[in-house]
Amino acid sequence: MRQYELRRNESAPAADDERAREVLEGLNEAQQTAVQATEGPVMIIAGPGSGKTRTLTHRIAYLIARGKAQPRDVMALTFTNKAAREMRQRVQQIIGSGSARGMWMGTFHSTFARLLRREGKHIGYTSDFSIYDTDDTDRLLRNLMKGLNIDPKQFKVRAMRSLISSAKNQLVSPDDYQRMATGAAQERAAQLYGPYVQTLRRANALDFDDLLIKPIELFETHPDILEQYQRRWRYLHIDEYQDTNHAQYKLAKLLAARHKNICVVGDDAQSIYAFRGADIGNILSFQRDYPDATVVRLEQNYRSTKTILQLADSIIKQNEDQLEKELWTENHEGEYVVLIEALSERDEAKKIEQTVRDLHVREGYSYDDFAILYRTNAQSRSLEEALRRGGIPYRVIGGVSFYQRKEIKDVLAYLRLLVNPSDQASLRRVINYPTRGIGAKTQERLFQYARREGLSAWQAIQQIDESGLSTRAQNAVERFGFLISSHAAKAESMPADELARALIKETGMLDELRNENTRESLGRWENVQELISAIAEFTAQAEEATLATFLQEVALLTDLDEDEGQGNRITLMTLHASKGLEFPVVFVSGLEEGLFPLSRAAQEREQLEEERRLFYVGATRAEQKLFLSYARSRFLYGTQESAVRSRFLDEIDPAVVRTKAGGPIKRKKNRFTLEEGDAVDYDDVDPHYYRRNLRGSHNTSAKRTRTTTRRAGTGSSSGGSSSSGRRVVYDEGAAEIVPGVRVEHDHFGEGKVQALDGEGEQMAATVFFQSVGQKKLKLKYAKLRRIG
DNA sequence: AGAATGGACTTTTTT
DNA sequence: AGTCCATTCT
Repeated sequence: MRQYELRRNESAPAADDERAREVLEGLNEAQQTAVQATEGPVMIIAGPGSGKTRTLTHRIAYLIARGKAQPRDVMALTFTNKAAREMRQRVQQIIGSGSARGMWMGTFHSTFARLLRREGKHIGYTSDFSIYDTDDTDRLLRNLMKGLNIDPKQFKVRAMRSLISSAKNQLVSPDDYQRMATGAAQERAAQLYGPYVQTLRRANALDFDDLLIKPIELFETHPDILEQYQRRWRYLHIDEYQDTNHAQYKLAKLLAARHKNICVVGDDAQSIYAFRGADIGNILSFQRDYPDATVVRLEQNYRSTKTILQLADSIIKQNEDQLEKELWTENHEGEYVVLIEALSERDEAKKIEQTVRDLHVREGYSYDDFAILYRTNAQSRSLEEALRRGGIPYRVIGGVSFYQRKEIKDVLAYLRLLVNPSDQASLRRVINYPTRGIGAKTQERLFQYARREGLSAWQAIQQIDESGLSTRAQNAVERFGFLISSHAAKAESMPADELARALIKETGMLDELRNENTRESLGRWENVQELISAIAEFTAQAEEATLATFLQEVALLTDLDEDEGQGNRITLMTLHASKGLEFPVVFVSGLEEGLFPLSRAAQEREQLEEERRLFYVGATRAEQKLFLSYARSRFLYGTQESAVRSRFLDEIDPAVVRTKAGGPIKRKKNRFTLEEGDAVDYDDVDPHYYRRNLRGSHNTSAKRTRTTTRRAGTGSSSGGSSSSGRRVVYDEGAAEIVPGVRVEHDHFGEGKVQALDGEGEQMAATVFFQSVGQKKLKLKYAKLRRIG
């Protein structure tokens, strides 16, 4: 491909019509329209697999080829680093490597972090600011809650965080929020919001929301800076526009206000992030904001078979809220979508594993052609077990990513403290790790002293001799202060990776990990080494190769962005993580009521519709084969729950689905009547049934005495009753668990019930197992089956 | 200060 | 069932 060179200072680069024609080649009519609409606002409504990234890429290439823009005039915002990376690569492929230089292409968060590195000083941030992830903010909030006497049992930290986060995204200030907060939870959040913001500010730290909000603040208070960027980015592109939240919407609007060359791409049917503030209204109201917008629909699908598309269409048709779209494809009819029915989640995993193996062996699919999708991360476990047993290589996306691991976060905290000594969260994290004699008491006194004197924690450490702490504590704190400051002093003269290595070495962390000498600790030791090489690599090739930049970028990485893990493996991930990806063979697992859709989401229409869109997203990841699966019972949240198959299975078009055996799937006329084989939860049946059988045993206090007394092996028939007035029945036909009976447990095998105590949910059995001896097990959790 | 034990609680999805 | 937290024990 010909190199397309541009001179930087040329204000009107030469047009290259031949090149522009090339860029349009191979695009369909709708895509060409979108690419050629170079002036004014453009909205591309794109179905799944319609080549929207391709269209966006070609549009950028076209702008440059036609001389409308230089690379540096172009900005493209995506939602994942991966998407940005791919787009950059493709642009380079088309217009020549190197010519994408100067183009701002990245996620919202990383892009505006970069902007704040440059301009943050105008609103009081140095470029060394720390970025706090949810882990950091949760710790911070927990501390604040302790100070304000908010009971973390009553008000969950994550709930507080998410309330504050949505207030921030809506651009509601702490004062305003205080005024508009209603209900106990919101009032607590309002109490926390102000101190939370102050703490971050004092720490020269930003959370994820700040990365979007602070630029807005900057632009609103400094119109000259806004104008500078408005002039610079004459062409603004936003991918996945349906997932923008209010702050992102506002940023886009501010930046596009001058030139109005804003091009957004989205699919309302794939909006699945409302829970984190994404506002589907942003795409629905684009035309109201920009009445002269060119609207293009990309309705041809290049990814999936006709059958898969038909199924997807039957899913999404159930939703009320949607823009009209008619998807079609020239692809083959393809095979039926297959429904896999399983008895338990283990069985489901096994059947999926067998299917994978079968397709691999018999039809020659390679392992990386497969993806298994699920609603919650917890579901990966049974799948992993089955795959491991079957010897199938896999990778899990969305578990604990490299940069989330404790040892890595510890090292990162040290480094953050080096570049940003005000970073209190990091200081708290490492001040006594590894232990160096600065215990909880000393820390408390230190922070108290700081507060009393109006010092930052770091300043307090510098002036520790006036703190009134014991000499021993003072010495320990002083040593810590010296450790940090002596390395900080070397930051200028030493390459970042060497600095990191030296610091880590001196902390003794590595020795501690090595001395522990377990498999895990050695693994952690290796992780730390790997982190150091990552720093070295970064400093060697990044544009802004400072340690601070490294730390900021690392905070915004997700493990979806990590290396594609060389090797041929199948991929396991949540439905959310699968967005934007495609695979020849896809499994959507766990299609059960309460799980998918989640029970909490099934209550409200809007949430249910989001779950349905999630199903739509999952189904449309598949190119050739799609499998849907559910289990009749599932071990979830600690208990074995019986499950009813998802309503989604009753909504889909049965004409394109077959069971594993090849038969048609049966739709239920009425999902609330039980059919043969449906598992029954006894609590859902006639509540009076048990009561009737319990006549005559209403003396509650007497019963309590009986049930709490150990009565090994008496075998009394009243042993299974509890003071709630209900007999507890745990399994169909297996009758009650009473002292004296023999039982079987999944892990411990056979045993004999010695005694029962507790009541209701708390009821526990003392069981003597042949294998492990005596155990006390809560009946609610341990699934005991009566045998013999 | 750190280990050990016992109890409560848990599970949406994520930049 | 596992994890995290708090309290108690050494």
